[in-house]
Amino acid sequence: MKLEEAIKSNKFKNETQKAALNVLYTAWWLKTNMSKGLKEFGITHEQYNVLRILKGKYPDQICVRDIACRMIEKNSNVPRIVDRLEIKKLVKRTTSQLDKRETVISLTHAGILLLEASTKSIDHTMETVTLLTEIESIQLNKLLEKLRSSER
Amino acid sequence: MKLEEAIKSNKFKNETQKAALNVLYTAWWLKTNMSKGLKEFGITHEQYNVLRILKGKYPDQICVRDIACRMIEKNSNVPRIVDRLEIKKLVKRTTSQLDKRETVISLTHAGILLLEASTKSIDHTMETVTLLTEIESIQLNKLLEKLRSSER
DNA sequence: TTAATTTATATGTATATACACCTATTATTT
DNA sequence: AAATAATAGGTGTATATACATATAAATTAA
Repeated sequence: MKLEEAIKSNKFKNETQKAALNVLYTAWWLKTNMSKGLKEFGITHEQYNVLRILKGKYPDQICVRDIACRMIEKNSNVPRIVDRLEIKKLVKRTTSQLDKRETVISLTHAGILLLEASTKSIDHTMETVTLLTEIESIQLNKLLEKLRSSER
Repeated sequence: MKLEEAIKSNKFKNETQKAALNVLYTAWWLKTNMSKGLKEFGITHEQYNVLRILKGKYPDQICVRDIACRMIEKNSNVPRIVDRLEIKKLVKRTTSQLDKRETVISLTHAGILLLEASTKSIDHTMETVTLLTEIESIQLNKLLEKLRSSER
C-alpha cells in the first residue's frame, strides 16, 4: 500500500516531507507486525527489546542505565518495563554490591526460554513481512543515516 | 550517528534486520524532534496530526472515523485526542444531524491560528533536521513502500 | 413493524512514552 | 571530616497506544 492510500492524503509539501511521514508510518506498521507475533508469548514489543538487550550481555549482568542507553526509544521508562518482566519472573533484580545505587538485572531461566522461542517466531515474522533484498537494505540504511545526519 | 552507536550494538542478523531497527529508531528520532518544536505551542505530536487532518478538509466538517483512518498510527484513540483539543478550545464537537451516531469535529478560530503558527515552526524544524535531497527522498519512499509490500 | 445486526463513538484497563521530581548512594570540594 | 554536588534508580502525572467492551443510532432481516 502506498503512503497516499494508507493516510488518505496526497498533499505533501515535497518528497522529503513525504519521506518523513513514510518513515513514521512504516515504523508503526513494523511495530504492529512485531506485536502481533509477540502476543502468544504474553510480552510487548518493548519488553522483548529489554530481554534482547539482556541476552546480548548474558551471562554478564547489566544495570538499568545500560539497558536504557541501548533502547531504540531513548525515553523508555526502563524501571517500569523491568517491573513487568519481574512480575512474569522473566528477569531478576539485584542491588549491585560495587555501587549500591545501581540495580543489576539478569535473565532468569524462564526468561531465556521465552526469549529463544519468541526470537524464533519474531525473526520468521520479520523475514516474511520485510520484503527487501540485502542490497536494498544497505541502500535503505544509508538513506536513513543520511536523513539523521543533522544529529549531534 | 550510525545505528550501531545509537543502540550500542552491531549484532545484526543481516542488513534487512538492521534496516527494520533503523526505521524504528529514525521514527523515534523524528517524533522527538517534532515534539520539541511543538512544545512551545502546548500540543503533542498526535494532537498536531489531528489538527492537520481537520485543516485538510476545512471548512468541511469531518467525523471521528474519518480522522482515525487518516492517522499515521492507526490505533490512535481519536475520541481521547479530541477530548484534549476540545479542552484547549482548539476544536468543537457536534453531533451530526444526518447521522446522530456521528460526532463531527471542526477547527475553532483559535485552532486555525495555532495550527498556522505551529506548522510554520514544524516545517522549519523538519527542513533543518531531515537532510535528504529530493532525489534521495524519492528513493527512500520507494524503498519503504517495497519494504511494506507484503501489506494487504 | 419489530427484532437482530451493524456502525459510530465513547469508555475502561494495561502498558508505554515523556518528563519532572524524590531518595539513596557515591564522588568531589572545602 | 563535613558539606555539596552528581549519579542511579524509582515514582508521580499527563498523554498516548492497544484492545476490549458498552451504548446509542441506523440498517437490515424476519
